[in-house]
Amino acid sequence: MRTSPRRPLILKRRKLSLQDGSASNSPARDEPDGESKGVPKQEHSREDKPRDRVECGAQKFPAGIKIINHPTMPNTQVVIIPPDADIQSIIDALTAKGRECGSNGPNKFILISSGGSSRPTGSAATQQTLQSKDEISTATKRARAADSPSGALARDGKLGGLDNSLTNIQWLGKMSSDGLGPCTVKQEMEKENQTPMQERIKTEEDSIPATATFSSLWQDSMLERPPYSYMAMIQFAINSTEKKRMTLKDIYTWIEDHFPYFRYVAKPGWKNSIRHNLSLHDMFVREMSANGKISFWTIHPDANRYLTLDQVFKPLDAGSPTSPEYSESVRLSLCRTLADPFSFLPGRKMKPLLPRVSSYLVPIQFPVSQPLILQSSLKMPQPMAQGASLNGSEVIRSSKRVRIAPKVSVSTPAYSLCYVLPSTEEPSSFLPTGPVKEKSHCDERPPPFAPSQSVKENNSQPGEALACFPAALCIKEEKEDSYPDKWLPSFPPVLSIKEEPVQSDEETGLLLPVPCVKREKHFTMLKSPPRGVSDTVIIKRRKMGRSRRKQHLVLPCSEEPVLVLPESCGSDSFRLVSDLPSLQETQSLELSCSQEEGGPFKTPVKEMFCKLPVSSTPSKVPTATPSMGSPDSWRLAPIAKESSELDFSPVRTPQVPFTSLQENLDLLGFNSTPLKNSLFDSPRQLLQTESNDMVSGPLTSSPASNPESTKQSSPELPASGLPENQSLMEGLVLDTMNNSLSKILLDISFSGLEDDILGPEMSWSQFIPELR
DNA sequence: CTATGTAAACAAC
DNA sequence: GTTGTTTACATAG
Repeated sequence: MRTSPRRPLILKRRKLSLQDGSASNSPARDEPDGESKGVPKQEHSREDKPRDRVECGAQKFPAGIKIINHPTMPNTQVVIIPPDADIQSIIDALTAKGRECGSNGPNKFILISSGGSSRPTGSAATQQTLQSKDEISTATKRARAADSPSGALARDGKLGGLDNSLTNIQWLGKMSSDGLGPCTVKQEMEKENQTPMQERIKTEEDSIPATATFSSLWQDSMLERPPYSYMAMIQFAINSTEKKRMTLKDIYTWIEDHFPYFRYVAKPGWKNSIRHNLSLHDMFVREMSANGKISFWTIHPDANRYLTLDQVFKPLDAGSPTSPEYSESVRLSLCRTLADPFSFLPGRKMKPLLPRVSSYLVPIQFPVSQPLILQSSLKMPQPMAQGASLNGSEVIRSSKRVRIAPKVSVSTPAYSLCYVLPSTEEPSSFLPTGPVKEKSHCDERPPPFAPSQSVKENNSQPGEALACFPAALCIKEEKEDSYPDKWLPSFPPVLSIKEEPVQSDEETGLLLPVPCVKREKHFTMLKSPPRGVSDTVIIKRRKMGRSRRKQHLVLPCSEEPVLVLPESCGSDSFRLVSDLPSLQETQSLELSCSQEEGGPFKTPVKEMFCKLPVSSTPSKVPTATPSMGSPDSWRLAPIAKESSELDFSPVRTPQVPFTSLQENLDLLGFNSTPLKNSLFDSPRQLLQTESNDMVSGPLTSSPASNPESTKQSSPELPASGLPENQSLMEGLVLDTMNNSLSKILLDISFSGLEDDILGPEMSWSQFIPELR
């Protein structure tokens, strides 16, 4: 798998217990080699013509299900299922079918949901599956063909079976081997950092019957250090609370709970590092409780992207699968997985240092992705496409990969997804076929697309992903200079105040409900005009002198990608935003800030905020004025503002990357960019679909997002409303492996998949009228 | 050089 | 001992 980074999502799942029992199940079956062996892979087998296998067809499938032979893949049938269909039952039926057919029968079934709103089918389906490396690998391989972008997002996120639990998976830690059951590891384990975690983990695993492989993987992955920086984890922790504030102790606890590594493996010194990060980064603001007895750590509103693990993994609300959030979360999960499907595998090593957040987060939004997908189907080479609108080079950049928590993949219990994003950060993780390159590109030019954010490295946030924007947009930040002044030209920079150390003083400054205390030496106030949110905040700033922070101060925003492309089309940018909305949910703000972590933000945040015009977030530089290449520049003012609000969350970004530039463009403005027109149809559909699901929900839901920001997006979304049906976001591929039904592959994605599966020129619609 | 991680010294509770 | 702040140093990119 490794080789194929980009693959769309194909999940292969193993059914543990299908009714049938096919028992065999097994684990054994994994196709170890995946490629080699496995199912006939289609990947590239386009040439092969599908063999007929239809014969097996008759099953007792629920009404509305169509089965057709895959046009290009041998032994593969495409099963078109209605949104509401019960996946489980379908799977069962297929499984049975497969058996019936015997070795001669179709090895794989690709499930495609014809309806936009697919509902989660039963969780059941998901439950059963287990992933094995092999499986994954195989899946990936297949998917791989399709470039990541496409595939990746493809999914609506609605995988029926996914539970929150799945999405919730934090990292690997909680997953139970069975895949479904999340076990809260933490609870079980107590804090002892000292205790050998592995043992414990094992114990748990043991309890679970899951396949050994899986469990081992799981274990390993759990033990590994999460790919998030302390800053990112802190943000996740804080943002996981309603009030967006947390005591130090709770932060420790949260991290331990969510990242077993810290509980069991890490040295005690990690807590010191947490404290260090809290103090170091301006984005973390300490507030005192009303009574002044308890100090809470919060994230400066302007800097807060509202990143949470959940975003990545789980639905914000955890709502029902139907909820937008849910879908998004799912999406994100998928994205992550895609990004680095194998990340969780033991083989992979994390870098000693955590990768920049940016890379990790990367959630992708559907809208974007979808388009991508479509495109892919269209055939545009990603790069190519992009190039059209953008420069090729840029395109590449865009492709930055995001990594998401690798674990995620694992976590997604039921399904394992593979998707590949180009992540720059860790090369290891994928191999991008494509454009993967790095951030460097990004750095310089942020793609205009909103969605993608340029990533600077800085940005890296935990979850964030950085997308690279087309060059135009990107701006770099300046270094510290970036003080508010620069940033916000428009805004008065604020004052910097120094303050006494005393907390009380500090408090006054804070906007937060709670009085924040800052001890810092300097405070700055910002106002964020636009947003209420930002209001004035006092940020603490450290002395510039020595503290690292100061250095960072530069601009929080620099990284944020803003969407924008002023040039190209403002409108587009907006659109993007709109498209992205889903991301917004949580991240909207974040985007603006984008950098929360890394970038300048982080630290800068505090200061930065101030500067920032409020525009939402970030701080960034609103002004389009690039005042110099300020990093912010990319953020267009107008857009930025809004956009920021909208959120550029990393998530979106990622998508962009995946998609070819074209897509991006499309996203930005379908209209505007002709390139895609052809694609549009499908993309739109896709978008719509997603939008429906994702967007609406997320937007609204996301607390963080400013209304304003959201609004923009929202409008469009509606516009997008197309028939959902068409979207095929999901596809499930069931691999019956002849006898063994146990394996199931899910393909979610389309774009990529299409290429892989169907071949470059082909699209499902050709074969499946309904899809059209 | 920057971002990040780590360790440690200190101070205030 | 905990919480915070700072410094210093190391490392990766």
